[in-house]
Parts: sequence; structure tokens; C-alpha cells
Amino acid sequence: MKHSEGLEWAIHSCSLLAALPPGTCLPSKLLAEFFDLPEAYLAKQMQKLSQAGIVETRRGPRGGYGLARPSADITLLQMVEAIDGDAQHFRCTEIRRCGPTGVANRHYTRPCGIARSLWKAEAAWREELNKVNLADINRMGQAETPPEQIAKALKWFQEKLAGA
Amino acid sequence: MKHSEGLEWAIHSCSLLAALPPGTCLPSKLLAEFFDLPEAYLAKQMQKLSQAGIVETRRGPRGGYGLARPSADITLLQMVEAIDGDAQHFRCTEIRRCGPTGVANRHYTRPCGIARSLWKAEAAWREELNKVNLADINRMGQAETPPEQIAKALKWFQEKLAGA
DNA sequence: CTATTTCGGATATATTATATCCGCAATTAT
DNA sequence: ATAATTGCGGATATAATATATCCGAAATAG
Ligand code: SF4
Ligand code: SF4
Repeated sequence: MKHSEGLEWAIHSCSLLAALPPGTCLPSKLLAEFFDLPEAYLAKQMQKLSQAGIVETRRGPRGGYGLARPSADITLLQMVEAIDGDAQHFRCTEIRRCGPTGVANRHYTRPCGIARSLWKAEAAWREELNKVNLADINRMGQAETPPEQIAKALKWFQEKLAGA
Repeated sequence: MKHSEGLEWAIHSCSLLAALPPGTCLPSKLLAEFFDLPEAYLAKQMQKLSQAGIVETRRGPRGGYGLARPSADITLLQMVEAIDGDAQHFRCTEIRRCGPTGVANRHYTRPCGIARSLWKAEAAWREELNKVNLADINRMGQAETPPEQIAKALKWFQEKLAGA
């Protein structure tokens, strides 16, 4: 019952792409360097985002990853599900039907209250995640990131992208 | 991002204890037989419930597990946290501070919008789980369990507990 | 066309979850 | 007292998953 480590990386990468000029492409090498993360494994996370249709890829020189649509159209839920999967957290194995007191399958018509309650809580969680999109996250980030860092980062990218 | 398998077992066991006459004690051997589950591993789950103070234990002959308080005072959240732990699902590793553009720690005052949004969704999930208690679950179960199975189960327990 | 860049699937390793086993302590029935 | 029952905790074995890396194929710039 926990998120994979790559989730933080993926969301940060999306957030960064959303903060840069629209259409910007960043290769995994640059992303990894910027966040000081293992490049090959970060690329795996980006691959998942790509498969989910959240980012587009451009191969070859000056290629990389870019957002596939406006940041306001990318929800937190979409990113979470791209990285951690969209399977239900609770998987019922129907143990009530087993054991010496189980009866024929046709007598069980719908999921029990246990499963329904757990799934309802999951739904509340997903609903909350779906209320937040990348644009929201960037608005918040803009407000809370130290100005020193914003300046430093802009300069760093200018040098890196120009030098290439 | 998923519940452990034992969660279903643990909740079913609690539900069963709540359905039987108050004060009933069931040993892990009987529970495992009733649900057709591996006894040793089910016992591990019951141990967690015991450590969390949800069930009480009685050692020795005619001992076993019994609810530690009325079923209306045991919430679904308490059982979930007893089995799957109460740690936050999202653990931020503060990658924004790393890399070539990080600045001194004192400039970061509070968790960012990413972490806050994910934690807020978790809170909604926990809140929903906290609305449901064992008594609710049993009410639902009573209504949806095939009457044939209820009769069968009662008879089974009568024989088992009398025969012992 | 060719050299370079970059993604993406296949592969390896580490960590965690699942499952079992056994000795010990506590309790009870006889 | 004694023997039988039962939970507890640690040690262990196995299966599943998460983490990390490698290398070939695809795409592009020149
Ligand atoms: S009673 Fe509910 S949780 Fe249990 S096996 Fe059936 S659907 Fe699953
Ligand atoms: S910016 Fe947010 S998610 Fe990223 S490291 Fe900081 S607190 Fe964690």
C-alpha cells in the first residue's frame, strides 16, 4: 500500500515540462541531470507516461519528452495511474464461497459490503486526485519555489539547451 | 499500490466474530478451516489485529481470538491500518532540493503542492474508511449472504464448538 | 548516406510480500 | 501436578514485485 518511488520523479518531470515554454522537448539525460536521478530508470517512468499518452516523444538529436496536451488537461490521477497502474487496490478472492459452508455460486449476486466499502474509499481517493491538474500544481509550485531556485534553473536550462 | 492479501482474511474474521454471540472465542485453526485458508499465515494476520488492540486473545484450551470491543467501535480504517500499516502512501524524497539548481534547505518551508495534493487524496480515502464500522459491515453481510449459507455456517460452528 | 542521438523493450538485481515452521510461554481441563 | 491446547515471536524459505541497468532499433540532423 504505497506509491512507487518513480511517481515523484514523473510528476516533477511533467511539472518541469509544463513550466518551460510550450513545445519544449527534454531528453531523459537532461531530466536526470536536473533532478540528480538515475537516467535509465527515470527513462522508464517517462516511458510509462508516454504509453499513457501523457507525454509525446521525439527520437533522435534534439528529441526527448514533451507534454502531449495542455497542462490543464493532465490530471494528477492520470499521472498516478500511468506510473502506479489503474488496478483496484482491493482484490477480492471470494473466500466467502470457499470453506465448508460455501454454497453454489449462483447464490452470490453482487460484491459484499466489505468490498463495496473499500472500493468506495478508493473512489473518493481517485475523485480527489482528479480534481487537481498539472496547471494547478504549477501554480502552487510557482508560489512556493524559492525565487533563487527559479532563477538558477532558468539559467541552467538556457546554457544546457543553447550549448547543445 | 495495493492491499495485502491478508486484509480480506482479517476483515472476514472480524466480521465472523461480530456475527457470533458476544464473547465468542475462535482459534486460528477453526478460522482457517472455515475460510479454507493457510492456518499459519492467517494467524499472522490475527496477530497484527491483536497488536493493534482490535482483537483480544485467550491462550490455552478453548482459547482463541475475540473482538476487543463492540463491533460498532471498530472501524474499517482501523482494520486496514492494522494489516497494511498506517504509513503515508506517498513518501517525498525532496528531489527538488537536489540537482544543480537546488538551494539551501532553509528556503524550503513546507511540502509542495504535489505532496499536499497526494496527501489530501489519501485523507479523503481514510475518511471514507473511517465512516464504516464492523457493525455496518455485518448489517450489510446479513442482508446479502445467502440464507442457505447462514444456516450451514451456524450448524457447522455448533458441531465444531460442541465437539471440542 | 552516415554518424549521432534518443527512445524502448529485454534483462538483471534488490526488496518486499507471502507462506511455513518451531520453540516458548500462558492457560486450562483433568 | 500434568498433559493438552493455543497464541506469540523469531527464523527461515519461496514467490512476487520494485528497482536499476544494458543494448539494439528508430529517428533525425547535417
Ligand atoms: S464477502 Fe466480500 S470481500 Fe469476502 S470474498 Fe465475498 S466479495 Fe470478497
Ligand atoms: S517538491 Fe514536493 S514532491 Fe517534490 S520533493 Fe519537494 S515536497 Fe516532495
